[in-house]
Amino acid sequence: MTKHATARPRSGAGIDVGVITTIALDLFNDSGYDGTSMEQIASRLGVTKAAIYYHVPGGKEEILHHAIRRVMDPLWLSLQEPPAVDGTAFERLTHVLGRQVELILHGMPAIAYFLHPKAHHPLSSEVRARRRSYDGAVQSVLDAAIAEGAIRRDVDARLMLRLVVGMIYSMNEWYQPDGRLTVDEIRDGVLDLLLTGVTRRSTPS
Amino acid sequence: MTKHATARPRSGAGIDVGVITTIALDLFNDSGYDGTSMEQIASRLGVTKAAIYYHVPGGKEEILHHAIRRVMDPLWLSLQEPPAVDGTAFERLTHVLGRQVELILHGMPAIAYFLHPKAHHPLSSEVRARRRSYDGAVQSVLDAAIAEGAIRRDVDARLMLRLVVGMIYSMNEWYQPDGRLTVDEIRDGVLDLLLTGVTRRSTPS
DNA sequence: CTCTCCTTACCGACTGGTCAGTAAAATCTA
DNA sequence: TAGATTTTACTGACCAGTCGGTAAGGAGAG
Repeated sequence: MTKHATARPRSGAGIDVGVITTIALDLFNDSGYDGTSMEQIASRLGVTKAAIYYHVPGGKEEILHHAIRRVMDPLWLSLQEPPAVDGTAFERLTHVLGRQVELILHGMPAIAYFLHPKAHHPLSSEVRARRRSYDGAVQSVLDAAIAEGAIRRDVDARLMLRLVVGMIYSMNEWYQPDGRLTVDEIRDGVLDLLLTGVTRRSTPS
Repeated sequence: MTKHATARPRSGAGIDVGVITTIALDLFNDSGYDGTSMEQIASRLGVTKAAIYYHVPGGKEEILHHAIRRVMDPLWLSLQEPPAVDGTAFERLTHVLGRQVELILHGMPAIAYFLHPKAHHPLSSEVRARRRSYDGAVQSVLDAAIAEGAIRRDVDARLMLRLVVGMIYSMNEWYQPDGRLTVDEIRDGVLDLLLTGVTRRSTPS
């Protein structure tokens, strides 16, 4: 009567790996990978821990693998969108950074955990590698924008990139979907701040 | 001769709580609070796990408490330094942010872990409370600088603060003391970038 | 009868923490 | 100064609890 007498009826369906990934991602984001137990994931799915191993033989690490792909792939795809490959380097840069803000804000609440390059969980090398090559792509756009003359030369380019993406990723620490500001407002504010700084422009509008 | 055959000689000595804190801070920063075991801490100290409980009866949580104080106190103290209370709001702001950069860079490699407001370890409410009031103090300086006319009004002040401190805190993810750039260079770069943005100034030098 | 999908029941490893016991140093005593 | 006693600082064994993971078997569908 308790709903899990012995086995489950229902037809061919079964637990979808995508659903497992979604739930795991949510829990990872709240409590971290190590802080999330397979039992918690199973509990949210409404099944027993062992049932997960039927669909995900690789266990927790395989779930992490799925979660990483889920999180990182859209970031990669954003690099191939037309505005990310056409136009001036400056235009491409603003597009890529803007998409980065959007992707982090809505859509996936779980980016933060994986992008923290410290900590040595399993697969962390994969995460690091993926992020490194993504950051490398963004760096080359930034470099092009500097060569183009749109971006200042007097601050180290690598430092600049790290600070810029650091600011963007840090939004994960406070953003809540039901907050005061909309995603668009935040994105515009971030880009504006990054481009022109916090000081009041000497030329009045 | 291994120095810890059975018991330790010399009185007064013993394991210093400060040393325990330093080691724990380092491990916490690498693997997180939950990811660090008492045995790891003990191992680095060259003693048994139980020995730690002699000096720190409160166990792991008490060590965390010490670590939090170690990390947060200098940040607090920086708010009381003369340049943080005298001068224009803009000057105070740049001083406070510059000190923040310095404190995060050299001195303590372990700030990052505690400043991540997610995750629910014990004492996390204390961490959050401390950070909230520190951030609140910085926010009021920023607000004053806006009222003063030195900082732009067209970007939400709370968003601005979060982005600014987010950028600064994010340095923990990549900074290494033996890197290419010196602390001073980084601090100047960060402040410059925050104040005037990444775009090239229209007025050439 | 078989195949899919799940549950029950369990294992070994590891966690934070406790406890009795002990060598050496400090202090007290004569 | 020599001996007795107490304190300091620690060890090794151990506990209850939790973890990821596995083996075996049962219920329902075709």
